Amino acid sequence: MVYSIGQLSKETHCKVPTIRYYEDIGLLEKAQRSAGNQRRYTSQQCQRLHFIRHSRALGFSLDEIKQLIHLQDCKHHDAHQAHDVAQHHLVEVRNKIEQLKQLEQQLLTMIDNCDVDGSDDCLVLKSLNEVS
Amino acid sequence: MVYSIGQLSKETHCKVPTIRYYEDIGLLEKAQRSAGNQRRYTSQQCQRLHFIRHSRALGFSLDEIKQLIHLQDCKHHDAHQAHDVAQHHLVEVRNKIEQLKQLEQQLLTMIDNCDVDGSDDCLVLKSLNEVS
DNA sequence: TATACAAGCTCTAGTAACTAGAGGTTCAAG
DNA sequence: CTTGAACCTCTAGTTACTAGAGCTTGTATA
Repeated sequence: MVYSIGQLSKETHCKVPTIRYYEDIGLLEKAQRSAGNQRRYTSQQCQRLHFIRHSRALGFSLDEIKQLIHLQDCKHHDAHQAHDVAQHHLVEVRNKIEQLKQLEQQLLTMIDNCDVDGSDDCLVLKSLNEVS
Repeated sequence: MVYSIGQLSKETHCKVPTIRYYEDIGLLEKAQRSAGNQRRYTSQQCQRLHFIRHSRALGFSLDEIKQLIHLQDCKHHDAHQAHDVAQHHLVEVRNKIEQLKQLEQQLLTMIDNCDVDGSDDCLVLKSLNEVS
């Protein structure tokens, strides 16, 4: 099976310019070209792009994905290095959730105070003006 | 009270280049200058920068902050437009939390499966290769 | 008052992860 | 053989800053 960039795009739900971008930054290896200089992809490359998109969807950075790809390609590594990358990412996700929950609380307090007040002035601006 | 950019920076915990950047994009009005062309700030401008930093800490985008500032400066607006901006932002924060929680679950499943397996192969890479 | 040096100035470019557009070429169907 | 969708490269824009080069100003101390 050989794919044009458009076919690969449909197959992986990854936009055409994004595929070219991944090639530019060396995340996807350079594609073979047709006689007329158009990119042609193999099933392996399609599989790799699936891997990348799936990882992105899980919030891994392109840098982390580069590491993961390296772990796939290179046999000389501890079995669970990929595990560690994922663990580390999980910690970051959890931190982010905590931060956002605090934010949610602060916003809620701000908005609720204003609702309760009942005056014609909006207290949201006022509370944003207070130094925290 | 008149501040140099460095004093303002300390007062607001906002880095010097960031202050200049805010001026460039029109978020802070252009500062007065000393005879030697250095920026001089008033207490009002200091207050405004506090407002901006507080809003940023709550996750408002610079664009949203521009709106909020406009609401402060312009008398002709409904009392609760700022309220609406905050409400909208709250909804976004909550959506983001939901997304991250789902992510957390998926990562956890991936990592746990690998732990349980007990084999020498890391299943993290395997599961990232599966099309979702 | 001379001097040293911290702090200020402008301008350019880099970060992450793409996206959009211009202007031109190739492929495939009819 | 023609048409038009899909492809090509290259540049620049997005968000919110940050870093660095190369130069100037302000201020504390001798």
